[in-house]
Amino acid sequence: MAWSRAQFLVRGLAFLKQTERMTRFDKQSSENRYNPSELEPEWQKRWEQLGLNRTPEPSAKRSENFFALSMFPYPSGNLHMGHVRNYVITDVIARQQRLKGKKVLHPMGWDAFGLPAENAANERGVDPADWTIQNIEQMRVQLKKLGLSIDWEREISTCNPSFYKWTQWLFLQFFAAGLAYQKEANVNWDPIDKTVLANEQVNSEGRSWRSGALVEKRKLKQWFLRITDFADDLLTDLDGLNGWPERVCTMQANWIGRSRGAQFSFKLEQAERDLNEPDLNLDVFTTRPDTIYGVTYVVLAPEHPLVAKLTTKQQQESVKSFQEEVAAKSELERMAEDQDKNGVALGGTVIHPLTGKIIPVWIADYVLPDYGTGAVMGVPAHDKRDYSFAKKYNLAIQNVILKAGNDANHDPNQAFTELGILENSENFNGLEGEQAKQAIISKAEEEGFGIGKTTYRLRDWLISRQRYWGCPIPVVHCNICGVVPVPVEKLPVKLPKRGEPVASIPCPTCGRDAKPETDTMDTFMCSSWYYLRYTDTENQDLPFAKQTASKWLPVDQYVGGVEHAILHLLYSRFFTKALAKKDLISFNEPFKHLLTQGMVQAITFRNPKTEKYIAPTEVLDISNPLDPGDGTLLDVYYEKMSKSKYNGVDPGVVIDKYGADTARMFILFKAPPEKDLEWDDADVEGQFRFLQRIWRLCQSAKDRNSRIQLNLNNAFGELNAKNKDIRRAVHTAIKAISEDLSGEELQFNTAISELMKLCNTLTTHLEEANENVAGEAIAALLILLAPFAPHLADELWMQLGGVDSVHQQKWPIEDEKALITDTITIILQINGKVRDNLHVAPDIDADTLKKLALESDASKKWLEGAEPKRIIVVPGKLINLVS
RNA sequence: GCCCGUGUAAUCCAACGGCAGAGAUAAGCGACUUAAAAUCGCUCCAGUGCGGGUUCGAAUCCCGCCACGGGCACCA
Repeated sequence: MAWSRAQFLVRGLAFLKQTERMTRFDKQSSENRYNPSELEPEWQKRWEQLGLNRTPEPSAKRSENFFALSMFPYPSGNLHMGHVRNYVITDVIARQQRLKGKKVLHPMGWDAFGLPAENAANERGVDPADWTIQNIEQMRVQLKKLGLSIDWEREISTCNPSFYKWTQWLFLQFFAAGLAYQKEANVNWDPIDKTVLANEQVNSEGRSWRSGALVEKRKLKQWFLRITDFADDLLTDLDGLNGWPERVCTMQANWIGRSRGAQFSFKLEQAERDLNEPDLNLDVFTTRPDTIYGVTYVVLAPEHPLVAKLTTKQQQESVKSFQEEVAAKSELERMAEDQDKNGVALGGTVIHPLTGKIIPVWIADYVLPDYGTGAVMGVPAHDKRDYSFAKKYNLAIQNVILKAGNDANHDPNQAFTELGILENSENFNGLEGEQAKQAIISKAEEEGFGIGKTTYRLRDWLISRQRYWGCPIPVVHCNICGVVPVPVEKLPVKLPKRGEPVASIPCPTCGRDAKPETDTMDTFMCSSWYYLRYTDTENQDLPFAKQTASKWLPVDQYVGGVEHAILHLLYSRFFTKALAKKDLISFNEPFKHLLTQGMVQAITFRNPKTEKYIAPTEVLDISNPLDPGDGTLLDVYYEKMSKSKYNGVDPGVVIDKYGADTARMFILFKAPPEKDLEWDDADVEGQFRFLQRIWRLCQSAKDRNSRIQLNLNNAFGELNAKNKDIRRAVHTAIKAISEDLSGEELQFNTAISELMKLCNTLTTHLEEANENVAGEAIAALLILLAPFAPHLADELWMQLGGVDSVHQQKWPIEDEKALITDTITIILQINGKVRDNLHVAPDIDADTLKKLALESDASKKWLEGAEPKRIIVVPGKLINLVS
């Protein structure tokens, strides 16, 4: 779709002219023109006065309450389109649930701690607290312009001591339960943001999710939460999350990364240990216990603690230099795909637990220190990595698995990695696959050299951050007592003013001066439980009361970006499970239904030579986009809105121009919510035009000779065909929209298209409707519209004399009788091809239909006199004659 | 390499296994107008990424590919 520059200008001018005229006109008669900029603020004020968005007392029956939640924003100070999409989706759901009679909790808050605020504040030389509070003020104003039905009395901010007191309280609960602990570990260090990061916050390229910096490994003592205790629950409970998109569940499952297998112990040969020492074991983890007879060597990570013990004198030099070489490599280099595998023999040996053979021990860069046991049994015949390693260093290769169901053995020039039948495995020969694995694990358990074991890729969650602007970790370091938690009654441990020296405080145990912890918590700690606080924001004694929380939670509908598939959504699930275990809550999954909305994208132009983005306003002809500088033909993409790509659209500008209702309608209509959405100014205008059509329709309804009553319960009596048609259109729309909003898939786009259809029908035919039918039709239209375009719907509701606010009405229920037609159309197929339509009574029986079909001209023509062998009748739909 | 998603008109998107089109955008034509805008009406445009299969009937289900997007990945 290509616009010339001229077209852009013409459109822009046309719009200007129109708005000018509109404003002038509206001063005389605001009733006859749709003027959102005038009417929207008025309605927002009125709803506030009426308290329509306040959270009602929850019902004792959980099913009568509805918790609609958007992922709360980080207060950057600027609302962007992604926010708009997120909150509008949740708002439609909240508004519709209210109309359906539910008690709705629809709150908003601020994920206010974190690096960006601190960085931004540092750049500007202001206090992060001031900066953040100012941003919140600004964004609240912007958000309110969207007409969201948010209960602002429950607003929370994670940087407020009244909130973070409870984050600290929860930390202490975790600490008391042994779920929070300190350990020295190799952690991810972000050199740009100068802090450590959790594994989840480093992408697969080894970069920080926020700063984009390549992370470094550093050995540091840090705070962790024992999320791995819940690894299995977190994985298996994914099966019960039917309201979640499958891909999010898959991503979490991948991340948790469960592997079932076995751990085997290889005894160190006596030569490698002091004879006075007890036996030393080298433990390996494998998912293929069935290949144990194929072990021809064992490999350790270079960092493995037994390396020194297993290194012989002759090998000391080369081992040491290899270790240094590996240590010098970045994580990324070491992990790079298809990397040549390098290693060094230690000289030491271990004993195969089953065959008693002497097995050489190596170290190699392809073995990771922190997965499994940091040691691998080398089975080159049946593992690709082991194979290439064995080939490179001339290690023995022992086949122990035969391809099942086939005499021919596998290609000897590569590892055979599938399950198969065991050979060269003593008593286990002939066993197959899983059975063989089990048999060998049993044997190991009997003889005590091994055990069936499951390992996870998931690591404990590193929560300390070496940053100022975060929730203080409520512990002190005492020279005598060590790490001491701050007692609950001393909470909150307040964040000192920026730049203030950290004063020592008395140790809770011994009373001597102690140093408060200066690291702060990962902001994901705050977001892991904020949704609980919304249910009980005034509680002074607890973060939330169990009873109160259980009236609203788990969240009925959660909406947010898919970028949190692993981060926030996994942490929150972990928190929920940990809190449930402590009996602080009565459920073990936080979010029943999850909608991950797609990105808001807009057109971008990039010069393929310079790789620079060109602003769309600089491009003269979009059908032939050229760089105004060097005339190069530009690449055209749709990409996420961003400043650096010059493709951002400011929601404020759109609202000023067209109103919030148009912005809402456009965003909901343009694409299904979970798909990416391409911003298009022309489509925005299209939505504006649609709202104007509704406006005009209602103006003409108002001007009718016979006064209509907005009422869903009008009495109708016997109606003529026209009136029946109108009622059918109305109730078809009610049914379709109700379904679009209630299924597992929320389909706002098709719901809006139903509204358009209804509007079109009523525009043409409302004149012909009697006043009761017209009253029902308009009432239904406005109530159906209310969740989407709340201001316009309420304005028209009022203009037409509706009772109360449109948002206080009942969601309509379709009248099945109104949907019935006098005749229905049956598709007549001959041999699967559509040949005719039959117009018949809706309750026609199959035999009559068959008779009708056989008598039709079409069947005579296409069957050519042949008797059909088969007749398929789909009631109410079609009949297929097969010859 | 493994896993998930998507692929329909110029564009964005619809179609419980049953007439490929609900809705919109763009384009074109017409009506209204002195004219333009707005408005209203009409028209144009795909056989559903490719190849097989199941079925009376496939965009939809199955198998094998391709393209794009995403997740995991030397994870033992």
